[in-house]
Amino acid sequence: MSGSCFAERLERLVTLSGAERGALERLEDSPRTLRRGTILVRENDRADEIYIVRSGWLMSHVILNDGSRQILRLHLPGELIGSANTAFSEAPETLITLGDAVICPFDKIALRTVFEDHPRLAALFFIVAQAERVALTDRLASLGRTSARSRVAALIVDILVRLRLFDDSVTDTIPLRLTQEEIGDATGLTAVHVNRMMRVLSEDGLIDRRDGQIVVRDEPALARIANYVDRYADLDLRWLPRAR
Amino acid sequence: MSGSCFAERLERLVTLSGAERGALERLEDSPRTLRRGTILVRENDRADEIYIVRSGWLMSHVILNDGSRQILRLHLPGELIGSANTAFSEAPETLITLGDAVICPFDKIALRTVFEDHPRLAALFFIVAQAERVALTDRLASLGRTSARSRVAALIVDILVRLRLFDDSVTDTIPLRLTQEEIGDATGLTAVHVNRMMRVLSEDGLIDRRDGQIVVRDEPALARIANYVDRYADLDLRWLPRAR
DNA sequence: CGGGGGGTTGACTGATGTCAAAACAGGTGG
DNA sequence: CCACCTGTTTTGACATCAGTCAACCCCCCG
Repeated sequence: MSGSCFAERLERLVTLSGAERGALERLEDSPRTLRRGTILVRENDRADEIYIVRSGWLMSHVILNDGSRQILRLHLPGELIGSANTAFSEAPETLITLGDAVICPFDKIALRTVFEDHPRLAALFFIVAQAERVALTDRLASLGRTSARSRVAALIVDILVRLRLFDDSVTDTIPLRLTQEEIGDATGLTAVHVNRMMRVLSEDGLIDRRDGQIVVRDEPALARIANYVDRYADLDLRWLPRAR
Repeated sequence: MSGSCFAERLERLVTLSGAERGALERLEDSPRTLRRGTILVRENDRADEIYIVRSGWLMSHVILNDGSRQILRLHLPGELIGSANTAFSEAPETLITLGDAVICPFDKIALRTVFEDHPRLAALFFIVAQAERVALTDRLASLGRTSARSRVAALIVDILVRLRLFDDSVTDTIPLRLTQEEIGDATGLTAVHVNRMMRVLSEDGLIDRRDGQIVVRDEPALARIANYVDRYADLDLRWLPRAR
C-alpha cells in the first residue's frame, strides 16, 4: 500500500504531483488501529479531527430524540470521513467502526496549508464533497419515494458498486457486515421488515444469501428496482486548477 | 443591495478582503430574471453553470423512474445553487423557480481562478458544502425515522429559521410558496396526508394558516416534535487560511 | 450447559396511501 | 359582472404497506 490511501483514491481521477502526494501523505502519517464497535467520534463531541479510512468499514449515524437511529452513510477504505467536522465545532454525527479498521486521524487545521498551497487538491476536496452530497440526495429520494423492497435493493447495489470501485477483485458478492437492525436503521425500516424484504429479493432470484454474504444474482434488475443511478461514470474534472 | 449577494451572505461569517469581494462580484455580473415555474437546469442537461440566488425561491428535485418526484432542497436568496454541477458533466438534479426570481449564472470554470487565487474563499465554499451536506443528513433522518406530522413540522421550522437567517424582518410568519403536493414531494408524503397533518398541527395550536401564510404559534414545541437541531449556531471557521 | 444476540416467522395493529367528491380560489374571455 | 376553467384544498371511506409484539430458532461463546 502506498503512503496515502486517499491519494490512491484521487489518483483514479487525476495524476497527482509529487508535492500534492506529499501533502496528502502528511495527513496520513499516524494510522490508528481500532476494534469492531469503536466510536471514533460521538455526536456533539469536539470536532477537531478528520479521518481517512485505510481499511475496514465504518458508518456514521445520528440519534433522534426518541432514541431511534438513522444511519447516514457507510464508509469504505480510501474515503475521507468526518469532513463535516470542518464546518462545525461540535461533531454533527457519530462515527463508529463496523469491524476492525485502520484509520488515519488528522487535525482539521492541517487543511489550511492544503488549501493555501494546493488549489487543485482543494478543488478535489470540494468535488468529493459535492459527489457525496449527491449520494445523499439519492438516498433521500430512496427513503422519501420508494418501497421497502426498493430501499433494501438500493443499499445492496450501492455497497456492491462502491466496493468494486476500489477493489477490482469484487464481482457480485458482498460480505455484509451489517445486522438487519442496522440495515433497517440505514433504510428507515424495522429489522423485521428488512428480513421480509431480503426474503422477497431472494425468492425473486435477485440475490442469494449464504453465511453472512450476499450474492447478487441479477444486478441489472436489482439496480432497476433500486432506482440506482451510477454517478461515478460522469465525473467532470475539466475546471480543476493546475497542480502545484 | 451590494454587488454580490453571496458575498453578503459570507460577510455574516467573516470579513472579506477587497480582492475577495471583487472575485465574488465577478461571479455575479450577469443577473437574469425568471418567471415562476422556469426550469433553470433539467436533470441530465449539461452541467456547465452554477448559480447564485439574488431574490426569490427555487427548489431542486429529481424524478424517479416511476414518475414520482423527490424535492431535495429549497433554495433561498443568497445561496449558491447547482454546486453539484461542479462534480459532474451532467446535472444530477433539476432546478426550478417557485416564484419570480433573479439569479446570477456563471460558468463553473470561473471557480478555477477562485480556488487558485483565494484559498480562503475556496475553504469557505468547502465549508458551505459541508454545512449543506449536514442539512441533508438531517432531512434523511427526518424521512427515515420520524412520523408524517414531524416531517411537516420539520419543513416549516427549517424554512422559518432559514428565512430569518438572512432577513431580519421575519419573526414567526412564512409566506408558503409551496402547494401541499410540493410539501408532500419534499417530505415523502402524499398531498392528502400533508393536508391532514397541517390540520393536526393547526388543531394542536402549533401553527395558524391564513391566506397562503403560515404563522408559527409555538416554535419551541414545533422544533421539538420536528427534531430540529440548529446547526447555524455552531459554525467553526478557525482553520481558515488567511485572506488574499 | 446456559445465555445472549441475531435471524425468521406469524398474527395483529396502525399509519399512510388511494380514490373520489365537493368546496374553493384565481384567471380568462365574453 | 358573469361564466367558465383549471388547479388547489379539504374531507370521507377504504386499502395496503410497514410496524409491533411475540415466539422460536440458530449459532457462537463463555
